[in-house]
Parts: sequence; structure tokens; C-alpha cells
Amino acid sequence: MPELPEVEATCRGLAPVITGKKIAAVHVLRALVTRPQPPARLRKLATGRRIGSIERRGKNILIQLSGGYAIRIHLRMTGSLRANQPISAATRVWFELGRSRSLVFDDPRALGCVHIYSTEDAGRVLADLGPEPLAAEFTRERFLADANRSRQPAKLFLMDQKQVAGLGNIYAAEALFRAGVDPTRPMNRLRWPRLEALHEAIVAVLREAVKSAAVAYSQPGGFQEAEGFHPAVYGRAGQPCIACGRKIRRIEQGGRSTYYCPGCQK
DNA sequence: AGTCACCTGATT
DNA sequence: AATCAGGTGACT
Repeated sequence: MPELPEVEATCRGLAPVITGKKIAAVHVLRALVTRPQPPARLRKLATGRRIGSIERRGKNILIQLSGGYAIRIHLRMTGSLRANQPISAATRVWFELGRSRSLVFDDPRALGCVHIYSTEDAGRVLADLGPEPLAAEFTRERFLADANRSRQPAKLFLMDQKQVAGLGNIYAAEALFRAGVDPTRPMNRLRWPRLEALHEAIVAVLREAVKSAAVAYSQPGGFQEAEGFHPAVYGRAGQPCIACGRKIRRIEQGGRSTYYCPGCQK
């Protein structure tokens, strides 16, 4: 599930709950998720430190700790991070925060990861990420310049974390639909009005999604059903386009599904 | 630039 | 039994 909006909602939801808490103990139930770092490293380096902040960078979660260390968590496809939840079969790592408080990383597929770095190393690890689409650095000018430099198909460009940080399969497809851009179109062949529309669509789609994700995250069950976000194209192959009525198509790009409207996206 | 491997669970 | 999944890094 998690793309930028869900990760953002996770951080916002957790910040007031875990900031300032001290990590009393670390339990790594699945060594897989700390790989290639040994689980003992996380245990040793995190235990006893205090949580200074929790922030998002792209789809990464960064938990800054006292003493110049940071935990980086990536939820990948099926990870989730919640406070004061009972551990389950899907729990891979959990942190005791004292007074029976906890921070629990669940991930049924175990594709996600939990690493600990010195603050400088954390910076290096995240250095390759492109601009934050919801920050001031994501200007039209920068987007235009980056687009002109790339021959990638538009959908793959949007999902490339080095180009824009945080978009995944759903919101990339939704932004392209909203801007009327053919997902297979090479980025450097897009011209100004369309490119500006795409820039705006990215920001608008993500802003809306962050709002509904924040609501969904505050629900007891997590993100699950309570979602207020209804995709216009994602997952709707064969169904009529909400704008023109033509059938939504599904194609494959980079080994993943792309959904788009052949009428609206040229 | 394209394909695969990493994992597991849900759906066909 | 086979296919699919909202992500990414390491291969060719």
C-alpha cells in the first residue's frame, strides 16, 4: 500500500506519540528485515537512545535518535508502522518505549527493511532521491529541466525515485490521467502546457491523497478499507473512464501494471 | 532499458 | 496450481 501519502500519514500520526520516548528494548523477530546489517547492530545502537523526531523522505521513514544515529524504515509493498499495537504474525521488529508503549513494524511479505545509521550515513543513503514533490524544491522549472533530460516513458519517470521522490504505481497513474499524459510518452517529448499540467497534477493528487491517508491512518484498523481516495484509472481495467466513458486499459511497463484511459491520455 | 529476485498472502 | 500485488536493487 504505501506510497508517499501513506508514509507521510504514518509519520504525522506517530510523531506526537513517539517523539521524546526512550527506546528501552529492540526485538528483531525476523533478521531478514535488517539485512545486510545484523540484528544485533540495531539492538545495540538503538537501545537506550531517545527518539528526537520522525520524518519522511520519499517513501523512507527516518527516526532521528539521540547521539547522532537514525533508524531508516522502508515499508516497501506491505509494511506498516504503528504505535502501541499488539504484535502479530506479521510483526518483524518492535521497539519497547517504556510504560508498555511500543513501536511496531509489521510486514507480512517481509520485503521492507529497518536499518540504523549514523546521521551522516543516513544522509548518504538517501542522497540519490529526487526532489520532494510536496516541498518548495519541486518547482515547475526544475521539473521541466529534469523532464527534458530524460527519455524514460512518463510513467517510469514518475516512479523513478531519483527523478521524483515518493510516487508509486497508483499515484503515478493518477497524476498522468489527470494531466492527460500518455504513460508511454518519453518525458523529453512532452512540451510546456502538458508538462505544467503534469507538475500540477502530481502535487494535487498527492495533497489529496495525504489528506485521506491521514484520516485512514487514524482509524483503528490502519489504512485498510476506510480509504476516501477513489482512483480514476488505477485497477480499473475494462471499466469506463469517468471522464469520457472509454474503457480503461491495462498495459505493462517495467514489469508492472499501468492503467490509463486511451481517450483522455495522448 | 529491460528482466529478475526478494517474500508471502490473496485471488483466479 | 497459477497469477497477481501499491517497491526496489541487482543483474543482463
